[in-house]
Amino acid sequence: MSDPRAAKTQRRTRIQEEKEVQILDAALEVFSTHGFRGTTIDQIAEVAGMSKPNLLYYFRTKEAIHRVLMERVLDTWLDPLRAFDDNGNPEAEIRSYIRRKLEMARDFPRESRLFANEVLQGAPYIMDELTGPLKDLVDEKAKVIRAWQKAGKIVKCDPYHLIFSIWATTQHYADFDVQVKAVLGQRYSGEGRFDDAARFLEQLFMHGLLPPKPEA
Amino acid sequence: MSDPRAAKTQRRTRIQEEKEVQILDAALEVFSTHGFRGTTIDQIAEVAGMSKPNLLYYFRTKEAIHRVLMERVLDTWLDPLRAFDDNGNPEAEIRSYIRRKLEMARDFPRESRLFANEVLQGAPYIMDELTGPLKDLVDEKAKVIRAWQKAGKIVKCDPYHLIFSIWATTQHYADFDVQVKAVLGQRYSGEGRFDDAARFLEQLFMHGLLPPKPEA
DNA sequence: AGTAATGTTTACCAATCGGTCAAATATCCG
DNA sequence: CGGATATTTGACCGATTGGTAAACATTACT
Repeated sequence: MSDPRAAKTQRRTRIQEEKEVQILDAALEVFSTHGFRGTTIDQIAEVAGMSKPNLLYYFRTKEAIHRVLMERVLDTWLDPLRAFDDNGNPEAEIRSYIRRKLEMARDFPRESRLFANEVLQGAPYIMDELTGPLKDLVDEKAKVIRAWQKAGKIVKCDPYHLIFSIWATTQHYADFDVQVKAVLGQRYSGEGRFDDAARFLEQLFMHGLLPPKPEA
Repeated sequence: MSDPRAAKTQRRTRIQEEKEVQILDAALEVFSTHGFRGTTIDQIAEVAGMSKPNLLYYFRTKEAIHRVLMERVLDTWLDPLRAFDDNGNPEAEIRSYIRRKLEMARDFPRESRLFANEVLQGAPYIMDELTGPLKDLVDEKAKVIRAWQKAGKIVKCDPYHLIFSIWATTQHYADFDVQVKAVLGQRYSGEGRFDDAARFLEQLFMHGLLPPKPEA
């Protein structure tokens, strides 16, 4: 049994650990910008700094690499939503959820784009995860939000669209980064824009754009 | 000169009109879900209901089809922003901008996904349009927003991020449609969700989530 | 009708794709 | 060291890719 791909109870070698990390990192880079079908094994191999057959020694197929990446992304991508605490203060919870999602867009833009690519293409590989675990989690959090609304802590509005809008605004900074960069031009300064974005989004979600009425 | 692809001052045939429409429509369908590199000419030809060489009689290369589509998308995609009127009432202008963008997401989801795919992949074909015309237009509208803010019509906030957030929230319903569908499940009823989305977004952008203070 | 231009198809090409294989090489361990 | 195991490579395969050439069919126009 000299094939790591057929590993059963077999122990994994140091080299296996390293190479698999290299491959997955390279694959994340390429998949996230070209999508599954637009990515070639040769591309991944080149970025990973190894030959194609060598890469295929660690992952039998292109699908196998993609599958591992998608599983990891899905697993970690929902962490911020899971951390959404119904015992906390609604305002603080929403603020920190926005901040956490924004941090993920900043720290893991490739993962975000991989996910975006997958969903854009009709989510062929993760549809079950969306209609299953994801939906269940969102349903649960929607109930929390509704409870907050009934208690008058936040205004009444559709909790699902609220969650969508947080996803959309935060992931935008990862998925549409080159557009953000192009439009901001000079203003796109290093990491400062994430603070700007965080400040703006928190204000938007808390108070909206209209100035507070002088009370009628 | 029997080649429509080399047409100079030549008039276009009825058949040319029809076939080009068919091809572009089919190509929009395929490109928008698989991206440029993930799309094959055969796929487009099949959806368009013709043979590959026949398709290539009208468009010399895959790039040529893609180029035409991108030009059209770019041209129409900014219409809502261009319609953003600095003479109008700020609140009404922002409301109708949101509504228009949401209508585009509803009526032209494929165009939205084509654009999203392009930007996700680093905007290789439209970078110049982003740093040029798009940036200029956004700069102009940002000034309008700043003027509104100085006049106290809307609260002070970064106008660029405001525009980004409108783009993100509205296009989300086209680009991430399958996710929206998966999460909403039963609630995803025909076209009604766009009304829900419009209602939510207008409320969010106008007033935010926190209930109005009883005035301190 | 006849003919020139336009449109379509069949057969094909070189390049690239995902993936295999056996031989060569490097590493681990007693 | 030596041998077993793990890793790497080059040469290769059939399928698919984007695109072409030329024969064939159809349309448009006088």
